[in-house]
Amino acid sequence: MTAREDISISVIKRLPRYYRFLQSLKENGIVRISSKELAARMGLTASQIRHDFNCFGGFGQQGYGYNVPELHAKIGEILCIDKEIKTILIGAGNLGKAVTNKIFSKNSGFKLIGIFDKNEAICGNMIRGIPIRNISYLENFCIDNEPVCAVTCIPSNDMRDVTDLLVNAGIKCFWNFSNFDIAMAHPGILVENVHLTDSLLTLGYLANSSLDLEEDE
Amino acid sequence: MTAREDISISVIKRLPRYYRFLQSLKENGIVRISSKELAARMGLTASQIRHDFNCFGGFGQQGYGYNVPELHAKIGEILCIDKEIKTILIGAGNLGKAVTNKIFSKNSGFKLIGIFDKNEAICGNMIRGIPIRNISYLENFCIDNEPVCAVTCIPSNDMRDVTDLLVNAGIKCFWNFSNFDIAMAHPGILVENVHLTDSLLTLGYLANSSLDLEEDE
DNA sequence: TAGATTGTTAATCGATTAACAATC
DNA sequence: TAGATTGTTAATCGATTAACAATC
Repeated sequence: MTAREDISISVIKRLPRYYRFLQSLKENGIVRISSKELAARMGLTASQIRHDFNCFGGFGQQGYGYNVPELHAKIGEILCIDKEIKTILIGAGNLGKAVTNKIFSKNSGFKLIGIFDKNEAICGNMIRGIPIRNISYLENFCIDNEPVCAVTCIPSNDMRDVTDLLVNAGIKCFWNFSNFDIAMAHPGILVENVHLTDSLLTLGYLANSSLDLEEDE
Repeated sequence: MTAREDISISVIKRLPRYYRFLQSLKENGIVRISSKELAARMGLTASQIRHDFNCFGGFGQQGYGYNVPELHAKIGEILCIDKEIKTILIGAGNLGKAVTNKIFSKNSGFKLIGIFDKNEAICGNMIRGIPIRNISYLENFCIDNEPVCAVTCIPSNDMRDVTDLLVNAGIKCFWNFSNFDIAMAHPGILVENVHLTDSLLTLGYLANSSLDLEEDE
């Protein structure tokens, strides 16, 4: 496996989508695809697709194209979907529960081993076989079970204390659904943010722009 | 208001984060900030901040910097946070419920007017004062109420029929949580995607890369 | 072999950063 | 006025696209 750090983040962010598309092609029994054909289906350029795939080595065959099941498997391998990174969830509200399903889905690359919430009323409840524990057990749980990744679905106000504790307890990466800026507070820690509010505001801006435009015409 | 279509999407995607930061500065009673100071707090360059703000006009004052409450208000205005785009939610599972809270939050720019689900067992239940309706009422509801935006929190398999119906019924934009490619199926319709699975897979890739690296050292 | 399509380098495009004159 | 900081243009950097030789 060659050095990965020189692959640009924009390429990496496209990998999951390639993976999904190839999966659906595979499920439809399509065995062979050219970059041109795939580009048309995905709304990309053939050039970009070839460029992207080549970051990881020559998966194709001149004059033929790409073998779908093979390429699908390779990208899955690159994404490490078979790994089971030990993961804990902080916050078992609606969002936490929704996110649990994503972590549990086959080949996510992660394995949920613990769920925590500060609301005593729901502690003891089971989500997919895992009990919700009171947040006060979080530190000891980490010492005993050494989770690597934390998924944070709690209000931003609670985030500073929780992330301090988690980083101290050895957590290496976060899937962060709060607006608290973990990367700023803990340089060197890997963070993937999902900012739902930002996404909605962006849509609002674009919607109002395009609706204004329509009226003008 | 000048033409908006020439502002790059990367600038637009940064606006909500600016808005959030300025809000917290404002709440902390900070009245004045320079691009340099804001850059340090946000992990950006001062140059980029000035460049970004200038897309929308001169908000600052030479020798002084930016007035926080004023800038906050301007960006809110640009984002149209006071608009109430009529919005419906399709799919009232955990994700749908979580997302409802985001739409309801003050100044989201959207107003939720209807919730639909195909699961008859939960129809009639209220979420924040709005009843869950059976999906079979969707078409008539759209005719009567003319929603502009749809939030889709349903499985990809159900998406084709639902989006066909919605686009037909006059929906202009989507906040899409499924993996169905609305933009590909309905060219010209505005779509903001939130691909949770893709986000998790990206984190998995990056986590495995950086963990490998650590072992090597 | 001829046709098709990749792998890969070079050209283009766009976004970020640097620099500095304008000015508060 | 002098110091500070913006607004704005030019330079740099990186990502996307185009082109084509290699080759199946």
